[in-house]
Amino acid sequence: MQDSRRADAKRSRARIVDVARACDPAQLRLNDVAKRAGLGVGTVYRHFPSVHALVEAVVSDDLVAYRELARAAAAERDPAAALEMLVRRGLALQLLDGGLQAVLLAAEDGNAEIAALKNELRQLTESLLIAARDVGAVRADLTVERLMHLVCGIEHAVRTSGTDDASFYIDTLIAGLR
Amino acid sequence: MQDSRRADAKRSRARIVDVARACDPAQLRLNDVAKRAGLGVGTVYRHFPSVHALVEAVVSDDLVAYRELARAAAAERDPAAALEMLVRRGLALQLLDGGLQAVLLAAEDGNAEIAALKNELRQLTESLLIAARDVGAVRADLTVERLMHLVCGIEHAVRTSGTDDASFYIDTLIAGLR
Amino acid sequence: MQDSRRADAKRSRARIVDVARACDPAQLRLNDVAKRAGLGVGTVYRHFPSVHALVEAVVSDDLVAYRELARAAAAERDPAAALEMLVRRGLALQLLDGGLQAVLLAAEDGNAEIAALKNELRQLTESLLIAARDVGAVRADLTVERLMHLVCGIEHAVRTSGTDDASFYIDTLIAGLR
Amino acid sequence: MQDSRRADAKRSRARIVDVARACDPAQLRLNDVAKRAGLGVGTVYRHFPSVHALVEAVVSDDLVAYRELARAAAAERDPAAALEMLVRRGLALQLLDGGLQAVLLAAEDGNAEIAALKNELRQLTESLLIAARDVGAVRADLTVERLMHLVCGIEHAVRTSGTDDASFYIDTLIAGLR
DNA sequence: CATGAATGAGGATTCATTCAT
DNA sequence: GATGAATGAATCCTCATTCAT
Repeated sequence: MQDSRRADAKRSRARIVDVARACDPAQLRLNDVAKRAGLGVGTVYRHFPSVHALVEAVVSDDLVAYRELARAAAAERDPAAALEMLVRRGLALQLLDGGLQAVLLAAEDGNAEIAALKNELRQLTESLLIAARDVGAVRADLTVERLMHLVCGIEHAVRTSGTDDASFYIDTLIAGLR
Repeated sequence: MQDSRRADAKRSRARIVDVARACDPAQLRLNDVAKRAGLGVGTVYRHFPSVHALVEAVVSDDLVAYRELARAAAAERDPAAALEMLVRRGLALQLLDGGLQAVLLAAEDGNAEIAALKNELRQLTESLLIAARDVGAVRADLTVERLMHLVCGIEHAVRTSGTDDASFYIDTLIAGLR
Repeated sequence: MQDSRRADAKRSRARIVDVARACDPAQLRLNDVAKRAGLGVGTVYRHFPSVHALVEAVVSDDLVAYRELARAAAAERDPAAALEMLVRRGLALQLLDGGLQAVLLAAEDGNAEIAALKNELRQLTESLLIAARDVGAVRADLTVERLMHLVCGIEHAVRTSGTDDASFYIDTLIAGLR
Repeated sequence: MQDSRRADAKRSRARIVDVARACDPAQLRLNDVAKRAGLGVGTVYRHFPSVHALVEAVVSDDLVAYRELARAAAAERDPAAALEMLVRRGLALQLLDGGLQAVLLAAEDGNAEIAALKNELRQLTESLLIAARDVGAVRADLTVERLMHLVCGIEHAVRTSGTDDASFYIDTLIAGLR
């Protein structure tokens, strides 16, 4: 009984997230999402009390992918190469998913899973970073936070450039990190 | 008569720009500016048909300063050092004036003077860039546009970092350019 | 089976009332009560079809106490003193229980027990009032309804005063009744 | 030029206030008022930033009348009779104008004229009260604030009684004040 | 040129109530 | 009986823009 209800709710939730994923995360309107999803506003608010909560949900899968990236990087032998790989692929991910940056930069997370993902991502990156630093592959004053902001800054550069120049910007970033 | 009219208009314009400069450029409300300036909304609209036009006016002085920076750099002997100087000081300027980035990145300019300033800035930077490239001081694939977007990206990094870390980010950028 | 169902229902009901008692009766939200009680909204609606019905339940105990007060007063020798006592303690009760006034003033009652309580309270007070009037202790034009509205009015005065002045207002009322 | 504009605005303002006056002050909706007045919501918000501001405007004339009442009372010879007159007529005014109580009880006033009116009313009443107290016509512990809350309480009694019993309640109040 | 009143779409949010399971 | 997801009308409020004077 509850199950079918729950199933319905799950479907609604999924529908909302799907609709939201198709929108520009920078201008998500919960009312708009509701209309497009063919649902009542209240339903959307029940599932996601704020725009940020919805963005977190939209971004969730890609954040998992990000974490997987970090795990894979952590398993590599060469920390320098691994870190570079993580930065390159992570940035590529952020470019594909326009909502990631907002979630990554958010000081507070609405969802515990998101918080956990961000935390693990941070931890893994930090370990990698320290290892790379110890090998002298990377600037001594580079921290995880700084790296994150740099990646977001480069994402911003690529986006505002409008061109397909991503690799140039990434290369420049990688070069700057050493 | 006309003179007094013109004088009035000039004073209004100046007042509007002054008030707007004191606001966060990201959330300029023409209505709000009008109220704070003690003027009618219509007056503001007459002088500045859009928010962007007002931002251009607000930013104008700093854009001149930017151009002066570029001129000074162009007069230097060592193109590599001059370019670095331009990037460092330019970025510092952008950090001080939150409206500059929007004007620099705008595809179209409302005001001809702004367009001219941007153009001269671009030309000067390009010459410098070519010279630096010829000396091998800078990546061969670096273009003025790319440089501009990189600087804006780093500005974004500094702003989102919230900290007073500007020099770290700038150093990283400079390092990446080579 | 039925017994356990009934027991469950009873427990739910009690839980709802307990939660509601802890809320400001002026802004009871059935949804909110349900959430705080850890129950479904439907369950709350089953037990209490309207906010007023819930307020009646919340207030029920204090209405019994009110009736006890009236019974005790009716048992007194001196009708004048008894009436004063009833008014004083009744008002004190109303000040403690912010939901009482709405129930007392309601033209229609959702619950039969509430109706019975209100009726008995009214009867007892009326007898007392007539006795006090016969003794000349009270204005000749004072009726039970008028007395009730006066007490509610004084409650309103105390509440809006914000201060701890209750006794002043009650004294003034008592004085006015003679 | 401005004058006709101003005249229009004045007419709009008057229209809004007129419409609002015809509504139950307890449930004024600015949107609703706008619709009924045939005006845009923004226009209403321009004139009255909040419901309370609108209520103040609606009530304004009657607050002036209240002040006149107080002035007239202050000019009387017999302070006791004058105070009684003020209470009786003031209460009658409050019963006619359902918005007065909210304005009288408001801790803060949006409009300076309203504040001035309330202040003068308070001062005049206080002088009268002191004089009446000196003559022994009134309880020694009666203050202006207490009197105001009492009058509002009695207004509440009359309103909830639903009947045309006003004079009974007022008489009771007057009696209680001595 | 200046004015500022008016507009009204747009967006956020809440909550009483229903109903399928 | 219990559940809680869904609904959507209702409310609040903002702001870019127009236009008559």
